[in-house]
Amino acid sequence: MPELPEVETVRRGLIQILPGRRFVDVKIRQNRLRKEIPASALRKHLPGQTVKDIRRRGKYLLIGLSQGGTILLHLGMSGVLIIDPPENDLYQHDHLLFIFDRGELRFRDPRRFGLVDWISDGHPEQHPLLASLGPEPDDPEFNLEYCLRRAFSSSRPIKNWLMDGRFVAGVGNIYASEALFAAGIRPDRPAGNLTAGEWKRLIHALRGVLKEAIEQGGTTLKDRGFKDLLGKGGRFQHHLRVYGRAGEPCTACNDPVQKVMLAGRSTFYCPACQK
DNA sequence: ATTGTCCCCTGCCCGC
DNA sequence: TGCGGGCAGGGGACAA
Repeated sequence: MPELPEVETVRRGLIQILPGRRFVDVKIRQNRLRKEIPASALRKHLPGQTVKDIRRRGKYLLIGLSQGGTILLHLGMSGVLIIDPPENDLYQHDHLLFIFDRGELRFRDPRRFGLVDWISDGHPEQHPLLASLGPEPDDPEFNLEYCLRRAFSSSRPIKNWLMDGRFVAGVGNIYASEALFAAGIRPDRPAGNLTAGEWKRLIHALRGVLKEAIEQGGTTLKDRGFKDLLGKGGRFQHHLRVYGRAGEPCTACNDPVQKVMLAGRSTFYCPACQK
């Protein structure tokens, strides 16, 4: 569900609320997510600590603690964080509850593709799940030279390349389609065949799409889709140009938007506008 | 080394 | 109304 803009939306919410709060308890109702929640480590290290900072790396959230250690969170497909929910509002898929001296942060994830981990040392970037992540899309390191080098001679469709976190972090199914539309590049083009000019357009388009999506608070496709900390949906679904719009007229040329499957994922594009 | 397939899990929507 | 199949915004393990 959540890609970079949605996770960033959550991060910006957390940074307004969590710093200074003190953990007093951790309640785990279901510890089998993508990876088992390290219950004993969280119970051992969290109580008494306060939240120092909240960072994002790709689709991962990192909650840094005052006396060392970091909570690593990934929302998977269906995960949401909820701040200070009403006490009588506990749901079946509320798996993890961080209890603070005032209030509570809750992790809800029906599909359990999410992940919670504990990083004890001061180098969270070396965590196995983060170490192989590519640069952030807005990192200067993610530039023309980098893309040409990492995609050299690759026959993978460019959309699959964009969604591979080892090349660039945080791009998922929605924003890959949207960025390729904005760049005018067909999603099934082999990544190794893009020209320098096309890469420049793509890098620029990706950054632009992500920036606008963050400004709009992310994408909420359905009522049950992404929600921020306070349970509010995003607004970028009203700005989507191709995603989910199969058969509808292209906003640029009126030709019908096409849907194809790439690597098992729905992919949307305009055959007239994207070459 | 790169690339595709399968799988984890629940819920919803569609067609029969 | 019930049921099976397919699909859902992620990503890791594995095999070819």
